[in-house]
Amino acid sequence: MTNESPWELLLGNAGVLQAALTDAEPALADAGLTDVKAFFLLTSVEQHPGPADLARALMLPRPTVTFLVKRAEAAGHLKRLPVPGDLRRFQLKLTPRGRRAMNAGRDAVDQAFASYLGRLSSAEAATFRKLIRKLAGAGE
Amino acid sequence: MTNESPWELLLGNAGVLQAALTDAEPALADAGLTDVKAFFLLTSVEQHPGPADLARALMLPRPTVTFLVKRAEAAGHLKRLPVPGDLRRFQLKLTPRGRRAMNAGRDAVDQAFASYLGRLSSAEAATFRKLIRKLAGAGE
DNA sequence: GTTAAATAGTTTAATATTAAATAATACAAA
DNA sequence: TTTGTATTATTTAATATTAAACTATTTAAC
Repeated sequence: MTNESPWELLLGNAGVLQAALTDAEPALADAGLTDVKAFFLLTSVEQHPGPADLARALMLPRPTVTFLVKRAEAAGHLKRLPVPGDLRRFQLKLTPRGRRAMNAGRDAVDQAFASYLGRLSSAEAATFRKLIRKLAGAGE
Repeated sequence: MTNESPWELLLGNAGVLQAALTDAEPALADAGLTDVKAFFLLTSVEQHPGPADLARALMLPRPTVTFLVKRAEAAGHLKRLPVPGDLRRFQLKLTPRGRRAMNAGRDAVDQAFASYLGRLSSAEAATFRKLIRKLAGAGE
């Protein structure tokens, strides 16, 4: 019974995610997404319109989000709308093209990660889901 | 029963790891480690001496490893030794100072991640360990 | 042995990321 | 009001990352 310490567990877990995302990258490129970050940006825009929101949700510095948003806008994936009551802010909205890219990206990441999840029985996979939800919850 | 798709699961999982590593960062800095990557570099050196090895193990491009190794060397955490049979390669070895930094870093990351793992019962945590091992294994 | 292919590590040049500083607006308190 | 503080988003400048090209050495094929 190998009793891994937390840092080893973390490293192993990060490795799996990294591997899956690396596998997904070609298909993401085909979908017109430069990057995994570009994909996650699109998936988060509806729940978190506005760069500051996004920065918090994705745990990225705000200037990085400015940069990513600019690129997504240039790619025609997002457009900026003014926010009525507040001149500082604006609201990001997926374009139809952006939505298509997001859907294709979703398929790419789903497929890549599913191939790792496939190493688990479906009961184990359900347990994994539950545990991740528990780990992620409560903190927020 | 929320049936999360793989990409959502992946995003949630990545969020937990990211949050833990962010929490660990101040203590890593106190340990003289600039970075999480600097820490993982040290932890991997014994199993994977040599930049090319490390690059594969850590899933990083080789030039990035060159950069990280240079910095670790400048910090006095590593030294380079020649490899007898092969003039192209060299072997990286932890200095005593590097080992101390690694140990302190281990404590930092262990403590940070343990605080998230603490949201699970000890039976659940054991299951999580098992599942990660299964996800990470077989691929290599 | 000589040539071709593979591997290790680095350098260079381009790109991405981020800390720090800035500008503009909102909000709260006196 | 006006003063101070907080928030949003950006710019700038510094740093980190990486793809592409390169050098040196080893290994395999012939």
